[in-house]
Amino acid sequence: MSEINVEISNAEFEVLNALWQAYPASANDIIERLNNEKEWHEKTVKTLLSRLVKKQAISFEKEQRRYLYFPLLERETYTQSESHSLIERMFSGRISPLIAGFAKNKHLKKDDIDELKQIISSWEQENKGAKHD
Amino acid sequence: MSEINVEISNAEFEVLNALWQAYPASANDIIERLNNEKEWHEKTVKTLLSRLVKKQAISFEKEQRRYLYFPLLERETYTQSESHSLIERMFSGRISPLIAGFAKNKHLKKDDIDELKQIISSWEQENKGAKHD
DNA sequence: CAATTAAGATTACAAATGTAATTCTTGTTA
DNA sequence: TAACAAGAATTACATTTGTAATCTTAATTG
Repeated sequence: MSEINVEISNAEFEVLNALWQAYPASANDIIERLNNEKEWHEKTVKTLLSRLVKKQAISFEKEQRRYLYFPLLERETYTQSESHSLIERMFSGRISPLIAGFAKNKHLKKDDIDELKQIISSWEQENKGAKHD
Repeated sequence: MSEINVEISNAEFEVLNALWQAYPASANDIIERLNNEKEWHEKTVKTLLSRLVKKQAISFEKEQRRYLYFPLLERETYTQSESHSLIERMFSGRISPLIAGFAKNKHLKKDDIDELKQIISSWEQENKGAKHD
């Protein structure tokens, strides 16, 4: 639905990520969640929330004096779009070079391999006998 | 060797990417390569080259009046680092959600699947009998 | 040799970003 | 009710980024 055109900056992403954890959430909720990771001033977080609202990545509804924020941009939509674009730019759209790099750098663990196998199985199920694409 | 600390911006990356295609290369070489893709003014490209030099992502040696640029930052080093960091941020370090997203969005083709299988085989060869990590 | 080019160096300038501080408002408390 | 406190809104300000234009210098040409 809501096609996000604008860029989400790194700092904004951290805030959005904290909101995705659970929402609706007040500014203070977000600030608390981020305090475990970052050392951001509360004013900073509020600025970032405002910018995310302006970019239409999130919205809010008033609950008394405070706002309860919620994402307009879904996490999966965003992460898929970002990873697709990175793979396009870095690897001309192929995923295997990325995975191969992970393998080479020892970032692939047994669990990852198992999950990959699972994905492959599912893909083969859905594409059984098809020779398209 | 050369640990790159600074961020490479999007526009800078395009230039670096063009340089990776073949180097050493003069500013004009890069400008020509980019003209097929982007519609950048030559001054813009030169600015980006300068910034990449300042960031120590590339360097050059003089050949008469002109410079011949070459990367200090290797493509693979950079792409692996970028993809690792994206996966860390977006998927808490796991690769399978990324691949699953690709599968769901029909971005996985037969060739990709074959390559993934190949990677898995190699991994299993190298990790035969080992129960570490 | 003087004028013109063509490289790179320096400067420009608005928008985005990181990181807050200050101001405005309104519910709450003495 | 008057002062305060806690949210949000507005303003701030240096740095980075996108996108060039101008300046300087050295090679080339008439």
